[in-house]
Amino acid sequence: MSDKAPDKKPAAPTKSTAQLLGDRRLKLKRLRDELKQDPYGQRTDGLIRLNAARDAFSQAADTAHKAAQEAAKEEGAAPADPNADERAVVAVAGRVVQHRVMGNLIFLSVRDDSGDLQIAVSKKTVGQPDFGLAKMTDYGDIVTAKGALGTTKTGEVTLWAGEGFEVGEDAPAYRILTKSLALPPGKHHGLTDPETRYRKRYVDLYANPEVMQTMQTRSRILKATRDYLTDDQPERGFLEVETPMMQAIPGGAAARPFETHHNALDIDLFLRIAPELYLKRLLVAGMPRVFEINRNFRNEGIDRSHNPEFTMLELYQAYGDLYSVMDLTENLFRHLASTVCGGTTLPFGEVQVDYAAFERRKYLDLFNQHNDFDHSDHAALVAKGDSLGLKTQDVDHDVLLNSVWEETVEQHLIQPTFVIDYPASLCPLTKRKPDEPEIAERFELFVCGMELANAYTELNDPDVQEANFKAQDTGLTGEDAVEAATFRNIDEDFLEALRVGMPPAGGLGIGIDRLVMLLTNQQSIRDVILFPLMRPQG
RNA sequence: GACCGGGUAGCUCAAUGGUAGAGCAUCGGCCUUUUAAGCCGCUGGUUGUGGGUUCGAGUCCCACCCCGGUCACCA
Repeated sequence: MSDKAPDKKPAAPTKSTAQLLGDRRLKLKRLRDELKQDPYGQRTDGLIRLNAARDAFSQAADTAHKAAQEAAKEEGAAPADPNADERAVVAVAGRVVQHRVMGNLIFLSVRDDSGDLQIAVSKKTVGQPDFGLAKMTDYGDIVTAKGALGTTKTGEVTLWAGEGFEVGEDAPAYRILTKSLALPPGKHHGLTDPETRYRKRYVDLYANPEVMQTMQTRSRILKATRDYLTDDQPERGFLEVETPMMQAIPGGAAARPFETHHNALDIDLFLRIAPELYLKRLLVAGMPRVFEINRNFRNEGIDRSHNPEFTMLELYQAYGDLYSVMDLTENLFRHLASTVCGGTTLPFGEVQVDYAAFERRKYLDLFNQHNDFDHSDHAALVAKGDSLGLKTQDVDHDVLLNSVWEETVEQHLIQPTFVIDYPASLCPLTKRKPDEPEIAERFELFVCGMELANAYTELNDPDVQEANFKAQDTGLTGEDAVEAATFRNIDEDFLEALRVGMPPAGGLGIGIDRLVMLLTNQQSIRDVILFPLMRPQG
């Protein structure tokens, strides 16, 4: 007995969805059974990108072709000589994003990662089998077509399938290469819901070409950065390395790590919060200039400038210092803006960011500029902290100073600004200025109120480093200490490496995702990450 | 984690507490220069989930889920 009662409607998906999907399944079956076509086709050689096809279009050849067609029609004499057709013949492939059937002439717009191209399929030209394929094509299918590049009445560059070459078994005018069995977003409004866009990025990327462009720019930024750092200029020549992402002792930053476990060794491991301590080991080892571009993982909140996994460039330059990597940073930013994005002035939201010249401002000067009291006035500082709703009880002066600084100064740092001369107490792992021991050799780069880079003259005295580790480890109170104890351990092997001897060096970290946000004018970090972290759907 | 906003057809969106709608898409028909093609016709729903109030809930109340924004967290 069948359990199918005739009056029983299927559960989810809804009937309409099932019908729409059924239509596509039916076409899949027709392709196989009636048309003997593989709906998940084969390797196809000789394809060019759609923008290359557009570039291959010749207005002169199109004009001459149209004139010849007219002449042949009017004279009634000899038909146009096919050998006189100078139009370029190309083969392309792409996803169908428009499909307009005009009876015996079909227009399709296809899209690839380079852009869109219109394809015209005429029944008279390609004959019944291929025309039938074009007619049954659905929005979302991946198709290939070969033909001459011409125009339509309205002047749009169009590939006329089957024209300009001998159509045959091995040279079809039109094929469906991949049948899409999913329901596509609307061709007019496209896909706009942010949740669906992030979850179904494979649809977002073709439905919203500007997303594809952003991701392509991201790739170019990364390549240009690697090329820049590794080229043979005397001030560069860095070696790209990869250091462990799974670490027994997560270090190099203060952040809560993700925890995991290795079964065979039966040990707990942590996803790294920074590569710093390993890159410094490489300075000890004798690699004088190293960098790594890869993921860090921090078990923190998510907002427009934070994703739990993010890409960081960390770089170490032996025999350099804070100012060597500051120059490098400025030159790199300017290089990326001009070579990848076409200019040193780029928009970000409402503002134009000028990468031609970076400001260098002292931390305490900025504080005084944006507050109506001197940074040393503790009573005024506490009052200000209270008015901002900050924690002011049992807080060290400099810690409170930094909290107020972040609330009052950061938002004003729109144009690229290196902040220098941080109070040393805020940077326990940084070398101090030789002549001003209360000032740390550190800079942070701010652009559009965002922290883009952080750099130090690296501490290479193993005894000072060890003392600072221990001071930091016990300097916390209450809940912070309990929490910190779960992940802050002293990395003895790193201290041993420093005892072997690390050359004096400048170190730099650049948040690549935020850099890409700036250079591509995206306001959310999720819009520069292909697959941002999303909570699984229940 | 807190607060605010949102979740309705495949897509984009409507709907005083009173019969859940439109456009596009799909399907059928006509159409050889369209551009969101056009015209005619058919079709499409567990209104995020679960409770509650009510004669009656997409709408009001409660809880939960997911997304966005703001904040918190974030040497």
